[in-house]
Amino acid sequence: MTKQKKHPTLKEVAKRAGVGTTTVSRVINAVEHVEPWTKARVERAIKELGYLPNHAARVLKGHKTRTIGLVVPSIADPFFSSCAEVLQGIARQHGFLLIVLTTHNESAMEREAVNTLIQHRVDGFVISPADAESDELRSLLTRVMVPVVALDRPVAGAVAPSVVADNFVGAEHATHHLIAHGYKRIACLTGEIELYTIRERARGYQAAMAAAGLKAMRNTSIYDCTACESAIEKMLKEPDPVDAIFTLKNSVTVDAFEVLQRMGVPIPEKVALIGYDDFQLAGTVRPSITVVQQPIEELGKTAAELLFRHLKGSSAVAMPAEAKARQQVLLKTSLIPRASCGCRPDPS
Amino acid sequence: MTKQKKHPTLKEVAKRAGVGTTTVSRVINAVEHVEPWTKARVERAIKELGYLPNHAARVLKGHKTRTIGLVVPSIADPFFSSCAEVLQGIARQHGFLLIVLTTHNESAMEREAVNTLIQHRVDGFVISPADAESDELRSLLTRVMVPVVALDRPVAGAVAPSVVADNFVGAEHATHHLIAHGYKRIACLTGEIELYTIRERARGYQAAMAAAGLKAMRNTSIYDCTACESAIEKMLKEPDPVDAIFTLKNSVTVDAFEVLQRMGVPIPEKVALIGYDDFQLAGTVRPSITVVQQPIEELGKTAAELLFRHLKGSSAVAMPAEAKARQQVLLKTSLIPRASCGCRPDPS
DNA sequence: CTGAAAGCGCTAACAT
DNA sequence: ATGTTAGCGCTTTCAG
Repeated sequence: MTKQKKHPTLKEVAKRAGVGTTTVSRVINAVEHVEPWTKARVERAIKELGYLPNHAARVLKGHKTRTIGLVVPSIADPFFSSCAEVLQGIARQHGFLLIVLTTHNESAMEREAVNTLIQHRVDGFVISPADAESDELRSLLTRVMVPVVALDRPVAGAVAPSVVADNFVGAEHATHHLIAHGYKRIACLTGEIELYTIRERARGYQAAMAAAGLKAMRNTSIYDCTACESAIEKMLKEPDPVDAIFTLKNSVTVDAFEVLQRMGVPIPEKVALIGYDDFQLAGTVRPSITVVQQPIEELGKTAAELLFRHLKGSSAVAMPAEAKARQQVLLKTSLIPRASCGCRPDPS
Repeated sequence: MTKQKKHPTLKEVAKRAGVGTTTVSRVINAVEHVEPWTKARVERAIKELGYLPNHAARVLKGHKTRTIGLVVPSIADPFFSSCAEVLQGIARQHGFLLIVLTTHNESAMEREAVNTLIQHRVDGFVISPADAESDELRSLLTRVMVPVVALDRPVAGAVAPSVVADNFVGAEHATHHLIAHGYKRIACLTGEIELYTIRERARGYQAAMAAAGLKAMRNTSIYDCTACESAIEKMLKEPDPVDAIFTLKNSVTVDAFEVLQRMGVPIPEKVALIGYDDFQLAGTVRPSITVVQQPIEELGKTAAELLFRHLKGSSAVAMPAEAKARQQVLLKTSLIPRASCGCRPDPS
């Protein structure tokens, strides 16, 4: 904790070095030529005063803020924190700063976050929209005047390019995998069906079931462990009980696994399990859990690169604006086969 | 992605509303009284133009940036991302923004990060120092002129208040727990011994062993799973083999667990295990793993609150600067007893 | 209750 | 090669 003195200014540096302000400016920006001797004196003055240029003044002069924003539901979520890490790293490589704002999937907070970023005149930002269909967000984003990239969830109406994983195909593939194993009574468990990603996964599940002529059994109200437990108990008591479960999000996968263990239901002999999203120890628990893995790092990296491509290309554009906005990157997921789907037993 | 038009300015709003700039300023800052009618016209103009005040200009006028920084090794690490989430939330409550910078525990990046924050004139920041003893950091921090709070790791020399968990006592307690169970050949496995937290934990382990008259067996070179495996294999082959393992960091705990499983070593019958840091599924794997749990959220919350207390109290200080700087908050950890230490079998 | 005007720290013409 | 000066958009005396 430290005292409150004022920061030294460029003018003070100039006075101390016995030169004009322009000269100092030239030295710190290393752009035009300055007499070596003058330069040395300026640099000494800078060091002595501990001078660091005032960012706000530069911005006010019409410069870029060299700052980007990240608007995500939560930064504690491993998915988004990994993306944030990647984004921060790439931003730093470009000499940019990262401002992080969380929305908890509430549009009010999201709107506030975007407005805040605009006030701060960020040069661009990455956003995981709470609601892909929101008209409000769409109009906000068209008004925003800086490059925006949607991450993990697209924005309807091609307002911004997006980088998302192929949730539909990922879920379809997983479901099909279960079907190929011979399971017929495959239930799908999830919460947060209002989210784009979950909806896509649910659609993928249903498409695969329909294609196989099987009856889809979807429960989208698994908010917590209790809900998960009662849902599973009920499904096992039915005359024609479930023989496989496909969970659409991490927490539900873990809950389902624990419930099954606690009930003494053998996996995959009695009930098989596949989860969406890989997680630490998914391969360590017994049985190990088969999952759909998302290319998390790649999502973040692609979004960051897309953003910076637009940031850099802003002056000399190669691509027409229309094409830019329509840019949709769809990244493949992969199924990690482990023991819980019946692919293979765990080595004991 | 969107076009590059200029942002409307306060002056433009004033012209459109047919008033002076001062009036507009008063309306947006809602500070002095403005004729309701005038106010209405200004507000309409603001809405029509989509005006948002330029943050840089405000800062230049000598205002606070209402921005704080967070400097941590990594934001992908669950520990730090949880802290970041908490900090971001509290910052938002105060109307502050959060800038996140990562250091990967490299002092060069750390120095760069702090300088960047100063340039941006953040009002204060939270930092997890790469090296608690670094003179460079200490002098940087004394020069910094804004409140700083150290998180998870202190800064030597009382340069800034710190909020850290009691790693020493946490580890001592865990070790003692193992000793109380009757284990005698207790090994301690870890990597990153250069970090303050790890060193403290190692010290705690050694203190407990010494107090019990047992021989400390410390291996601090577990960088990866392979190193872990060979270390464990070696320790089991000895004439007087290890009967318990205390791992000082998350990744090593998981590695050790997997190695033990793979080798078919029964836990805790042949070798007991306690890990430092709780993690998802630690209670779900079989056997469930006993761990030392850190009050992560509380660490973040306390650091944030400490920072904002100083931020708010900067004008009318109640506490002498000396007392502030010396402020060291030490948070208790707790041992979560599960099956791997031999406390109790898992329910099957 | 409202407006005119002076800067905040910096950069970029424009001079020299 | 270097200095002078005019603002960038905003807040804030100080008058009216």
